[in-house]
Amino acid sequence: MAEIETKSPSNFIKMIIDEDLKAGKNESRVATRFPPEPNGYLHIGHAKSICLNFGLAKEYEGTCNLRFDDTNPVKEDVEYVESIKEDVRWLGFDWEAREYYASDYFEQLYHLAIRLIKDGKAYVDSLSADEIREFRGTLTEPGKESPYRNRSVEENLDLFQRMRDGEFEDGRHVLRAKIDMAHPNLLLRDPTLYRIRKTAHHRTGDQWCIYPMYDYTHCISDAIECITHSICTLEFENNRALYDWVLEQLGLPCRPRQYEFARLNLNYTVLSKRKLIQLVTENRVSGWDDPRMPTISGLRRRGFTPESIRTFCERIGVAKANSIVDIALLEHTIREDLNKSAPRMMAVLRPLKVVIENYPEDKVELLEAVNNPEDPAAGTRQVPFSREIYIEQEDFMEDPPKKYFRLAPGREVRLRYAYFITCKEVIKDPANGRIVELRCTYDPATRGGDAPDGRKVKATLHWVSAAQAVGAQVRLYDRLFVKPDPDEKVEGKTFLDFINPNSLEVLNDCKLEPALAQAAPGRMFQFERLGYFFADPKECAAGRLVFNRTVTLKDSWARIAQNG
RNA sequence: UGGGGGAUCGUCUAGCGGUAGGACUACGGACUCUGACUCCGUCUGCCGAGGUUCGAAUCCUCGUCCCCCAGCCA
Repeated sequence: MAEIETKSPSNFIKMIIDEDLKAGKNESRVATRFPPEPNGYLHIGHAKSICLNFGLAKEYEGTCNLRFDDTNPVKEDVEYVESIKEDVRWLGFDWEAREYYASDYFEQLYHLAIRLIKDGKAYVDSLSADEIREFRGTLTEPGKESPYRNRSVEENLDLFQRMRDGEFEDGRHVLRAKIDMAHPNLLLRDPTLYRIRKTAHHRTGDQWCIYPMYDYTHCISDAIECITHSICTLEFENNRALYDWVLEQLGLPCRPRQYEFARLNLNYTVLSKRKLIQLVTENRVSGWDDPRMPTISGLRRRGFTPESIRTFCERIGVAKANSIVDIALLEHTIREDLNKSAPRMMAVLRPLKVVIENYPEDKVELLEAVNNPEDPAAGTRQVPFSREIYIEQEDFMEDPPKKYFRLAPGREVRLRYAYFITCKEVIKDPANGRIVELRCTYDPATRGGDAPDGRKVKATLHWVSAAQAVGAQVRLYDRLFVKPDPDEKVEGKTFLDFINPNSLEVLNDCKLEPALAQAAPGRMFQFERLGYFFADPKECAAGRLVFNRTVTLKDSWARIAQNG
């Protein structure tokens, strides 16, 4: 794998780090962390955070920990931690031995909570969830203090111990920080620190029945790991006050700081865990790794490379303004990467038979084709040519518009690496009038693709020799939603109503040049003039070829045809 | 009507008192045995109004609009 670029554009976080370093903070260390909750699969938005956190560590010669924020057993699962590790690794990042879990800190967290209780900074509340909500007040009105707020330290200690011991049912009590029920920041109105959950945890089993909340856990985990810059997304800006409050009460040796950046939004897709889960559980897609999904596993299955995703994350930048990135940029970075590396092949997706009348019946000749014009080292290969070939249906028009310069009756075009051919006759199915075959002639003098007399031809078509062609299934993927913003508010509709009905088209009668018969699962190819295609890692096999279209080539003819 | 944040080309994003730059997109053109790639070129931008200054995207004032917060989710 190529070395990951260490130089990337500046951003406000780097400026903060530069200042910290100049001021000699944190013993000149830079320590970040990527802290996913294992309750879903990672998506392209997480890739932004991963590239940011690991990228910063690399650039400043620091460290980036992988830490699972696993404080809510009812939503989390090992399946997710495994997929997350696989995805981070696949993206090209290495957390070495620094694989941590918030659940590893449960004991420390518990003892720190006892300290808060002893300091009079936390108390056990016995209000119900509904009552707590009522007591919290509103955005404009202060809250009211719980009648349990002034329990004695001894009573709090006793109750908290019994909470841990499993004496109470879920919801019976919670541990709360004692801050200020009138605070304008609602998060500081005595936030919940611990709740009772008699649920087995995917790592700690039934060892615990009380679990710490995010705000309490995250900052302490950062401090335990001596993180210097704790980077999260904008919606946590309000939480920073609580992050700081907890750390200030505890006075731990390390004092991390939280900074927030804008999460990634992409048009024509959704990036919320809830919606992604819904797409999977309602079978709107085939799974988390459906090639239409914006998940890392989906992108991987689609044929995106780690390099292209990293480049994308670098190009979008890091800032504090909410924004929606055009998916065209993602498509650009994958084309850019694959153009350099993908071997070119010829494949006919929607075959139209062409018989070359003046070509000998059983002659088969091998023509030399360039494997990758962008990479001379990729060499050449031999492609068989014969009397009967297939071309793309859309490469022929009986009555072409002015700007169309592919094959048409009486017109001459070039078959790539082969000969010039001229269309002499169109054969139709008498039953329905559909074109079923073309009768053409070739010019033997144009072998290899050039005319000795110097005459030019407007178009070059890809083709496959019929007798040697190998069959394949090709899946044409397109954007999952028809609206740039699937969440746009429309009366009586949800994002599910905007799923693109044509986001997947399966073609079962594709004809590929014989070299593709050996295509190994997981390999990328450019099918000339069509796009980049990925031999499906799970389903492609020697006897049954299956390709996923990653992205089309840019197609200026499509634009002309559409705009008239 | 509380608090916390944010506004720069169509879209992302630089800029840190001294010529508003880059990328993507779009549109022209050159090249071409991929209507690809590449290369040239063009279009469009500082949320608004005042103020400070020789000079303001940047500093000040007042507005406007957008986002986040009332989980025992993260």
